[in-house]
Amino acid sequence: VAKISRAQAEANRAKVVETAAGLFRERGFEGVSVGELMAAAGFTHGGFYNHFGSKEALAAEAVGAAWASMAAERARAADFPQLLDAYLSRAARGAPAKSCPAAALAGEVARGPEPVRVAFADGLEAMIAEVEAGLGGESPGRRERAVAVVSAMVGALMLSRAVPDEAPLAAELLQATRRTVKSTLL
Amino acid sequence: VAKISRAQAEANRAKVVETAAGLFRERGFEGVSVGELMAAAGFTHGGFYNHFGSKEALAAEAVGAAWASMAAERARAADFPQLLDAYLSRAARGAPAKSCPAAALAGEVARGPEPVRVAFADGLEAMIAEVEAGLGGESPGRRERAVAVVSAMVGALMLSRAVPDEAPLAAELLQATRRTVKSTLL
DNA sequence: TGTACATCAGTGAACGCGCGTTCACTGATGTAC
DNA sequence: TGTACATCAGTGAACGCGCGTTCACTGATGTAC
Repeated sequence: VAKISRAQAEANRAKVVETAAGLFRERGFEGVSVGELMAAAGFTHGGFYNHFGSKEALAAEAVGAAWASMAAERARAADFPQLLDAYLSRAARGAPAKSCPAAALAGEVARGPEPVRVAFADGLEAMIAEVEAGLGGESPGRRERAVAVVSAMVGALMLSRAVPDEAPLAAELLQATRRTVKSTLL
Repeated sequence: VAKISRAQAEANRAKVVETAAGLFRERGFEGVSVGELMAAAGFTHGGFYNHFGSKEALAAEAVGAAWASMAAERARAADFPQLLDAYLSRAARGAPAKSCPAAALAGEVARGPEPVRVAFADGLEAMIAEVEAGLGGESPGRRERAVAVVSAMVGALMLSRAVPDEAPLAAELLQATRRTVKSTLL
């Protein structure tokens, strides 16, 4: 209940962005209120506007942060097949807050304001570039295959989450996409 | 402002479901209020609960209706490559209200109630079955490829919409996925 | 076939609630001298 | 180095608003006789 050091304020701001990056992926932008978010980050809601101009402005930053944490996660995979297995795993399906922003937020981003879409596109471009680098084969057409592979990865994870947990299709979407990409697009 | 014939009431109810099938795909479930929906269908909001138990209950029906209209659209294509071109077209990207429910709603469905997820999964199964039938090749592995192809189709359309309209990536996602599916998965 | 009455689809005002945002206030931090 | 004052991150009450849902009311439809 007092002024805080500049370093602390900066850290608090970052904490809110990080918290939002997780919560938004888990429940969507509209599924998380400003009050709920600030409470999850350890603050009261009033201070929100000291750091961000609006909830929308935070959303754009949070999308960037979500992509950054996902890029760090990707760096942990030894090669592309291993990345693919982790991306399309049952664990990833059940932990949206810690996995791909595209699979969690693409639908809402499509109807969102421009800054959010720009932040989203930047992260997606980076993911495509990394997948392309991990793909084998000759240079001509490699970018094209990488774009299609990313589409399949994002689509499969998203659809798997939309289907009831116990539906065979939930697991099949992940496995069929993993196997098909490995056997025909590597 | 009076009682209406049973046939008329039935038609009015269907009109609301059809209107919802379009509006929900365009703006998402949360982006359309009950009042707005009823007005778009030509009624006042109060009558909504004569037909539906809740907004959620309507959502499940609307998802079914959206899949049904999309199945009718699919039937118009002569073969699978033609269907693929129509599905991943610029026109489809710009007309979510008239195109694939999966690409428009998967994200929200993933966080939605069970009946909505079940209706979603039913329509998705039908789409996969149709794509499998349209795919060439031997029976072993054909289902698997169909599941991966549907994932890529839905993912590409969704991602294309999430990216800014003028970004090259918006068109590239559609084209790269069209071409890659045709050249390696048919 | 005609009459009397119950039904119920549609209307529009009203409800309680949670949302994003604003604001007066606080007191330790950061700065000027 | 010490003192006086301005700054501003965080607090919590309050705002206006739109939401999903409820309800008393209406009058033509459908039914019983």
